[in-house]
Amino acid sequence: MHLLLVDGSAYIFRAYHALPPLTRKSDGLPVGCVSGFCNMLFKLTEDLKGDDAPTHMAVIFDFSGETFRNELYPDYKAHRPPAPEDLVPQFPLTRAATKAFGIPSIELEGWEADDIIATYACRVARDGGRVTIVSSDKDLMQLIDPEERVRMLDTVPRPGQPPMRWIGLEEVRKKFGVTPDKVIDVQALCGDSVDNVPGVPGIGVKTAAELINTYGDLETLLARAEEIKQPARRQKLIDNAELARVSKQLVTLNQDVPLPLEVDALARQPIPPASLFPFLKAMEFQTIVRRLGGLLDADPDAFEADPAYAAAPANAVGFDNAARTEARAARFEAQGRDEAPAVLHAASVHQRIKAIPFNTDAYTVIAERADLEKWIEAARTEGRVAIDTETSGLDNQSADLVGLSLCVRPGEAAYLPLGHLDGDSDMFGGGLAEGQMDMRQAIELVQPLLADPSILKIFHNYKFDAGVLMRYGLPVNGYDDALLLSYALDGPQFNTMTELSTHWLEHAGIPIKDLIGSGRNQLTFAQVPIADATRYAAEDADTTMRLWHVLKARLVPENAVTIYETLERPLAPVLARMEARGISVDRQILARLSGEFAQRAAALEAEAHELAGERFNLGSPKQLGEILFGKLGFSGGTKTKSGQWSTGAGLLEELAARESAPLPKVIVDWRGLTKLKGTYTDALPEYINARTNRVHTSYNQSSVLTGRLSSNEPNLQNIPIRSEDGRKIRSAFVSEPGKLLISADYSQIELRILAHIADIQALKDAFEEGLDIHAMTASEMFHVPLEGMPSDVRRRAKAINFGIIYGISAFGLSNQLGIPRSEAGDYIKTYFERFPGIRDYMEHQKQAVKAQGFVQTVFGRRIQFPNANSRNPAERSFVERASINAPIQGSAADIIRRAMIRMEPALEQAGLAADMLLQVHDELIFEVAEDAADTVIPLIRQVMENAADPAVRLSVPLQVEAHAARNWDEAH
DNA sequence: GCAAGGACGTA
DNA sequence: GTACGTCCTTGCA
Repeated sequence: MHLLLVDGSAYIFRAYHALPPLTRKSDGLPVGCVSGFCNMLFKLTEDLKGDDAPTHMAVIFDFSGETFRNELYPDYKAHRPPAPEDLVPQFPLTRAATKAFGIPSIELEGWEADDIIATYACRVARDGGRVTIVSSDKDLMQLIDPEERVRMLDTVPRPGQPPMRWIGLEEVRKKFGVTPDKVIDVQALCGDSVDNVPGVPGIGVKTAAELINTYGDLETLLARAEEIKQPARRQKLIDNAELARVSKQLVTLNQDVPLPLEVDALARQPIPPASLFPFLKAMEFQTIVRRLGGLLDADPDAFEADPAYAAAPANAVGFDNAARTEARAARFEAQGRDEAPAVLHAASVHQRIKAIPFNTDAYTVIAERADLEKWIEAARTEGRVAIDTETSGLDNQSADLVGLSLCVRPGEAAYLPLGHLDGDSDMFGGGLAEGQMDMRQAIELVQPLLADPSILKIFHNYKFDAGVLMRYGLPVNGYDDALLLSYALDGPQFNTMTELSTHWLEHAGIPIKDLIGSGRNQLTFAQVPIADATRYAAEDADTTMRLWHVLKARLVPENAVTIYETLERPLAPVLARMEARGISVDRQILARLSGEFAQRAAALEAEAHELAGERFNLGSPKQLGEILFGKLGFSGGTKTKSGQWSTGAGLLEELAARESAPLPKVIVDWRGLTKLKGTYTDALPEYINARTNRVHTSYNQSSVLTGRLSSNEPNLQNIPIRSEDGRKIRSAFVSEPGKLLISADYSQIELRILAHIADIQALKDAFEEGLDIHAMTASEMFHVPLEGMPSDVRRRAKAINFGIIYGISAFGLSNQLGIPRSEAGDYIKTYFERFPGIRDYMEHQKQAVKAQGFVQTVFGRRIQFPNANSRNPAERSFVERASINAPIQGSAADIIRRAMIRMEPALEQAGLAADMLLQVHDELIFEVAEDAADTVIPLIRQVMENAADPAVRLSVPLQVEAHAARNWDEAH
């Protein structure tokens, strides 16, 4: 008998560091170790031939949790950092791989893999068999026997070394300086810092080996310790005899573990293709599939990927991700399967975290250097820390840092106050409150922690905190963002910490209003007493940490890894930098325009009062409706759902044309001017930052259903362009002297994406040939030649094209074109006859959203519609239209995100300098040195036009228009 | 002081 | 017909 025992857990850990990281192509699931593990298993079967071929085989894993050694010595393995995040999901997958190879996978609660291995090895050797242990763990070396019936084999590949290495008597002697039977005595003396086995302080391997070789074994040595000549060494041994004895117990492997499977049950089986290939295919290990296909003389093509492990099925069933998680977990449990470990893991993490009570009294204040050092050390030990910054305001480009809270484990959090003011502070400005560290000293201490990419910093809205920290000389490397995790998983349905905490932790948290009040007499956080601030701030860090646990665990089972890791997380620092740069706005231009608009609006207002025969508030739709449809008696008015007269611009335009009355047009013009004045020319200068003299918008990365960004305070994504007055406002956005603005925008990106997704050959050809797409549509629909096409025909086709993207309805199209509903219906019918593929696409999305509650972008972003099956027909129709639009708008949003993420590295690699300042959905604005514009533009275009590659090969070309000028209007 | 509704700026 | 954010008025607390 020859038994081959693979130390599975040790292999995974060593392979993690030795092998390059590898992820599953379609969803980014980390699988490097799984791949290495499969390679190792199949190489063993190949390489161990003839005399070395095993007759029996098993893979042994550690059972997570405590063992008898922790009772013996509570600190055993206490310094082990948690497994890296991308390793965790691979644990269950290696067990599954073992089973797929038809090999018994063994683990046992309360026992380490080493003990199980020792027990099997001991039994087989006792009965005269041979044992090969696949491991290089020094703790197993004690099992090697003088006749080498028990040997070890190291298989973790290392560069420049043979792929396999036998470990026998000679290797043990090199490592420990003794024979295998004395290894535990040596280890008892020298200890092991990795496993936290104490040993005798001050005695290393060399000394230990020397002592054991002199005295024979540990007990003899301890008994005769008095004889040792060196006084220091003698005293250490006498003082630490007990510690040495405990250490020996810790390192001694138990050879009497209750084995779950008898040795006979480990007899080798042929590799079963029916379990192996579905697993390998689900992992997307093409190379291994090919090689094993040849080796096993089986046809891999005959097997499908195992759905239990496969990446995001495009049409999985469920109405929201959380419900889907639970449903899947329940289904697997009911079937008695353990094949969905990641799902079960997520559910159990949620339960575990939710069960930890909140205790705001347990939070501590960091008032001194030593306290802060202690917390930083804890963060380093833990490998991660949740951080929340407290500031004097909500604008992270101007607010002051007031404090930092840290959480290293759920429930364990502290607050570092830095800028709190004392109680007497008034407008003359008192001093800093007592009991706070010096800001500069604190920053110096925290800086290495934040900059160290190996310590994970967890934020809730990284972009806000990183923006503040950056201004204090604290760059952040290595971060996660609970808010973005939530967005990648659930879209914008939870968008504040309170919402997330209430939903996932069933805990609302302290409302900020309780501390600073609201309205006129609102305080800043700097005025909050430190004790109150501690409860609030530390709770936020604690909540962030808890949410991170819950949400991060869902990423793999809910197939959101790729969206989070390739689109959300990398974009956040890009946006942070764009926000920090801001854009220059010309105050004078805006001031001049404000004056001009005010005059013209006043004139229109006077005219309106004249025409109405009375003074009224033109800004009040209510008063206006009563004048138009009451006093003046215009007909054709419609009511809004609250019973008021509708006075929208479309309706007023129509009224002006039909009644040839001047008032409605005056109102429309007045509204246009006051809108421009109020929202732009008056408001924008207020946003110019005193420190930078520029306007800094704030992008919301997690608020839009389709994956777009939104912009606020101020919104720089709705700067006017359509009217002449509007463009004057746009021209106030300028470059610095000596620089230029570049505007680069995708041409017709949504129609191109529609052509790709719906696979419409005629549209694809038109884009390929660079035709005018609206004219082409008109020509196809109305049989009008392209040459000399009337502009009105093209306008109608354009409206239809846009209508298609928005989920067309006859009602909407008739409104847009001002034609009867029936005529609009005919247009749509004609369109579908000409492009039946579009109708198929629309039907498919409608069916998909009803069946599964979401639709997807081409990159796999899911857009949820919880009320897709509403009883309300209007609501249902709305969801249908939105589900048609969402994959188109969302795919375009994903593409420009990819372009933004790649832009800065691409510029740097090309040795070009250009600052990306703004994003407006299909447009990027840069600021560049005047003489660099011509060289930068081609690179910008190249990055944008290829942004979908290689994840998605679009079947239509993307086209980007880019221009440089001194202001935004001329650059566009 | 705050929320809802209406209107309108953008893609 | 899709997706947003902001300003203003109105009505209620």
